[in-house]
Amino acid sequence: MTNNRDLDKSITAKIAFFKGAIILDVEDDETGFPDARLIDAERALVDPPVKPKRPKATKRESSDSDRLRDRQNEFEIVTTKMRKAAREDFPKIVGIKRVSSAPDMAPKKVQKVDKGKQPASRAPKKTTPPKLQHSSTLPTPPKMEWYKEVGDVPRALGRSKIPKPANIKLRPESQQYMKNLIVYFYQNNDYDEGRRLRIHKVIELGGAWVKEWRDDVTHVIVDERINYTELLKHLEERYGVKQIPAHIIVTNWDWYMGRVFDLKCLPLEPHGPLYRIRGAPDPQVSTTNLHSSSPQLESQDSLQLKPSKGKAAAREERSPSRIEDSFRQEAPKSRKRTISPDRQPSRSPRPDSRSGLSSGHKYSDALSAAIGQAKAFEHLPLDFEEDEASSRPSTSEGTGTDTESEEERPRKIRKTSPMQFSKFDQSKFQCMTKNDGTSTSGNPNQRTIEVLQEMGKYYDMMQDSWRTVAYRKAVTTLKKQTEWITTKEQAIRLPCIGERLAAKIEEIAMTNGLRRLESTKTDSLDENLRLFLGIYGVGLTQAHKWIQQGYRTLDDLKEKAHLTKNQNIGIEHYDDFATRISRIEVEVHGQIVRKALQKIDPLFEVTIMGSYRRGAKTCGDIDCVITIPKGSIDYIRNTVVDELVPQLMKEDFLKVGLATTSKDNGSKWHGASALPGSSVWRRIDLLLVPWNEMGAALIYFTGNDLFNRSVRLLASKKGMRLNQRGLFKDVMRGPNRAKITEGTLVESRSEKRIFEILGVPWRPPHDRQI
DNA sequence: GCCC
DNA sequence: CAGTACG
DNA sequence: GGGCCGATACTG
Repeated sequence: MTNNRDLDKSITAKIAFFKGAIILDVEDDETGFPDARLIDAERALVDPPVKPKRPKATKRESSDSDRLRDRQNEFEIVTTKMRKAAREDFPKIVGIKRVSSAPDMAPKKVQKVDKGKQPASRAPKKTTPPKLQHSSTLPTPPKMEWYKEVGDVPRALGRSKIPKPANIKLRPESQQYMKNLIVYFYQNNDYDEGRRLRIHKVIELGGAWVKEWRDDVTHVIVDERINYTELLKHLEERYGVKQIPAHIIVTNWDWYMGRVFDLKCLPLEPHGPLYRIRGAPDPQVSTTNLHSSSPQLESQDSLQLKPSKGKAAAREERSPSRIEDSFRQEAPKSRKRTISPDRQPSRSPRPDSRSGLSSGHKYSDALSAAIGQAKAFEHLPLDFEEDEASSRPSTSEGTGTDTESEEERPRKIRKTSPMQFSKFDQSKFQCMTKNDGTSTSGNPNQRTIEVLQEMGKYYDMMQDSWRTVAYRKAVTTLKKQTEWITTKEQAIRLPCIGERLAAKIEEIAMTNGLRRLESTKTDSLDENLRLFLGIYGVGLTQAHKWIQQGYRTLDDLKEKAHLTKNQNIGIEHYDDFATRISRIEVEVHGQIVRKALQKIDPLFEVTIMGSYRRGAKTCGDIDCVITIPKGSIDYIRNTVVDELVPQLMKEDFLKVGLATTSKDNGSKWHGASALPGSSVWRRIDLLLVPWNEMGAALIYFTGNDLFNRSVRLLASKKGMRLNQRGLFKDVMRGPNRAKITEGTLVESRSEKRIFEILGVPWRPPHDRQI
């Protein structure tokens, strides 16, 4: 790198400068740590960290346990996506949506969510004991059906993606064999269609279904594959129920309900062995008349009393590959757009400035040098691939190629090719336009952007990734506007802004706020989530487990929770890692790595990437790409692992490794570093890159994430694929773009050429902030 | 959330 | 394998 | 209605 020497010379000066306690003009252009607006560079070297504000760990009252549990329900879905919903006193399902799984995969298996311990639920018993409830005393039709009043309303049958709560027509009273029974299923969600049907049946027959355990449950109906032990484990973990009261009938669907339908009444001996689930204790050993059918009972699950009905459900449960749904709260539909000043518009006078677009950005020396380096790769000939790309498709597209015809695969699998460019509008990809992200200050939509960003953060916290992305995209769009967007009609014309966001934008413009956001702010549970999610090595699954177990503070975790090594570090240096890093300090870290590496082999090159390369004024971490001309990846890896890291550890610059590269084919090293004399640990990532993959690596490690995703999606639409190692073409894909063949490498050395081949205009890193 |  | 992390 | 990045890489 050409800038090595320059930086080298200036490093002492910089450290000196550093110690001069400069206050940088920090702008939180990288979302995430809005609090770290001030970075006192000096403390990075000497002082203990100023604690950044972080979500306060609030003590929760027991009265919140219900809400907690509700949240847990909604969050226990197949993927790691979890959502929040609010449940009212009586069930009112506002909206249900299926959460898609990981994009590229076949449907994932249902994952069991470990519920952890939870206090017994105190579901309000708003009903009198069922026996006293005579539905005949409810002659008035407008009165809510009993099952809705007492229990929960399952979603309607059918595969509708936007499910509605069922409105179940009860059987005539004469056929309500399950009248006034309160049934708890296990598994107890209505995502599974087979189970949902059963729930509906129960309700048709006059029963009620409850989603959560209650003391007044009369029946527990268990899936075929579940045994008694599992049921007990579930009840104890989730509700603290250690023992199922004897009066509660625990049974399996097929035999018990089969008998109900047969007898047209409830079985007289509900605890009989016929209905007992696997592993269940005999409640009355002495009195039970064990028919001679016991041998069968041991393997009840192989018996299908009603195979026709049970089939679908059983299949689904055995190979639970489909994705479950989650409840979520929908934004209020009837948004009253009263211009009433429920929020004082005094907050910030509407910015009238039209300036909007940013002025040209000046690069720092390092950055321009890095760009220069990238440009150094760009002089490569542009000849071969272009022609090939345009001529190739005609051969591979028309008639099936050899490989294709040999496959017995359905025709859906096809080789996509650049021929199909016209099938989509490339200009709609966000990577096609400049996004410098700097036009916020003078943007007339400033306030709107702020609010939407907050909402995006909120959804991020809820791990609603798609909605998060949607909000970020919308913000990006707004940032590019020079006009103040005040109406739905205005907003909806913009890309990535649909009806719902348009309505929100209008509301924000009118009221200077958004009620929905306000409501989320008060939810202090979010603060706990945010706190835990801020720990390195903790994601939503773990965070929720902990919250659900009652942990609220980092100290709680330290004392009680089982922590992985990384999580321990993440907690110990929570504040360190949450503090943003000035560009200057980033440079110094990079320079230390560079110097150490070049001491080993002067040909090594270290480039600082990430938000630093995008010109951010502060960075969340330090991203270094390490490469070397004429050096294999093995050489790089061995040098880094065997020499660089030990050396820097010895010097006490590197503090710890968090995710260290695997020996045979690894490429990244994550850890922590601290400047000499500083106690503040910084997250530092080293990416080990073979020389000829630098272009792809540059794109990847420069980001930002949305930019990368946009480019990668575009590549895949063009029959190519892009990852940190290169751009490949002739990728064969199956349904859902699932990759079938690797494809052949098109380009990996030159960042610019990758863009060219994709038809994406090259832009400097600081314009890649989607 | 948006988009096809 | 799921969870987490990286841009 | 189904997709939304990477057959990413590392941990346990």
